[in-house]
Amino acid sequence: MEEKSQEIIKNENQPMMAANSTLSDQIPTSFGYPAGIFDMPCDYVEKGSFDFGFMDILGIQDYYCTTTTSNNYTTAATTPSSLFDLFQTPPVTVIPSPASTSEVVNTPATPNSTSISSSSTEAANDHDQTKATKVEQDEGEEEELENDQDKTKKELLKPKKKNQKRQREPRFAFMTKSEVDHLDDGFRWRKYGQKAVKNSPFPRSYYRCTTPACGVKKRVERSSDDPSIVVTTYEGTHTHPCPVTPRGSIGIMPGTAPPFNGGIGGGASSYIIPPPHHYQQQQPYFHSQTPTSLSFGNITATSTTASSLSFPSFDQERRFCPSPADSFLRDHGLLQDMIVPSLQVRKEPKDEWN
DNA sequence: CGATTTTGACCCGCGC
DNA sequence: GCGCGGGTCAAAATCG
Ligand SMILES: [Zn+2]
Repeated sequence: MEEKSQEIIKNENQPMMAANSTLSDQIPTSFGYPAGIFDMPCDYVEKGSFDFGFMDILGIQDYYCTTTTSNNYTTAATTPSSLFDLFQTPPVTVIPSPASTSEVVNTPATPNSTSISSSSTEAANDHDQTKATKVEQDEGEEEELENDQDKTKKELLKPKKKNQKRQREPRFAFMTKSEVDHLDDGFRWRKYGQKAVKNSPFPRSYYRCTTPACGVKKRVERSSDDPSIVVTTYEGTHTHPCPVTPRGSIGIMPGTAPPFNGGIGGGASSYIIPPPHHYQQQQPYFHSQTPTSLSFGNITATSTTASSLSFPSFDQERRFCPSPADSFLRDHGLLQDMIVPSLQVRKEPKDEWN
């Protein structure tokens, strides 16, 4: 199965290779001109509602990253809008769920704040965000095996002690335009489930990092409106460097993290996930589709936004999160896409949050 | 032969 | 209390 998709991609990719190279060149550029990026979103403020709708659909309320990317923490929430523009997708079609929509719409008023808060919503519930974060990572993975007197099934639930609900980990959503779901980000994932999505003909797949002791989860689904858009939501932070280095390439460089760390690190940026390689296809795609947003297309930064939102509690344990760096260095071609600007942006006032 | 995917069953929180 | 929707597990099937 996988082969098939890949093959297909290859076919299309070949012609676009050239384009790819070009893109790399632009990376630096984007870095220098981050301002241009948020410029766009501003224009589309009105459409903001749509994006939110989208978010809602996805069920992602934490960090939302779109291909567009926004450097400004403030704009983070609004950013998504540009994404739609990029795709030129008729936003109207989106938002199947009315009820949620209304709620979402409200969010715009408090753009980034809200989005961020949402992430902590779970924690907020218990008003224990700090603790929560820590727990999730340590205990999250520890599947327990306490009693075995009853049936196996019962134990699976692992009721845990406390009422922490579960899954308080911040999630990051990435929207990518790609034909394949398997975006390789440098980590090994094992699929553990697949479910049909309500308003979408496409199913949602659940993956988990195969590295022992790493409970990072990831879910992938396509947008119902734009089959070409794949939304990947990452949950948790890797506690290890890239397990495998895609052949060649720079591979893992422990020392590399510093630059990123410093830039993003401020809070929690630990979690930066690189985009998939299969991008090749997307990039070219963008070009043809949205000439205007070209810059964006190249950037495809996706993940960057997440970093800006950085969260406090994260750093505590995740300091050793080379993953971001690794990925960055891993492949010039791909990295370029996401790294880009936001890295340096990060948020400053937000820190007070903590 | 081991790792991974497939897939149906099952669990749980939530709204009615 | 029930049904729905989202998420997870685990046994069987596949892949490499
Ligand atoms: Zn991992």
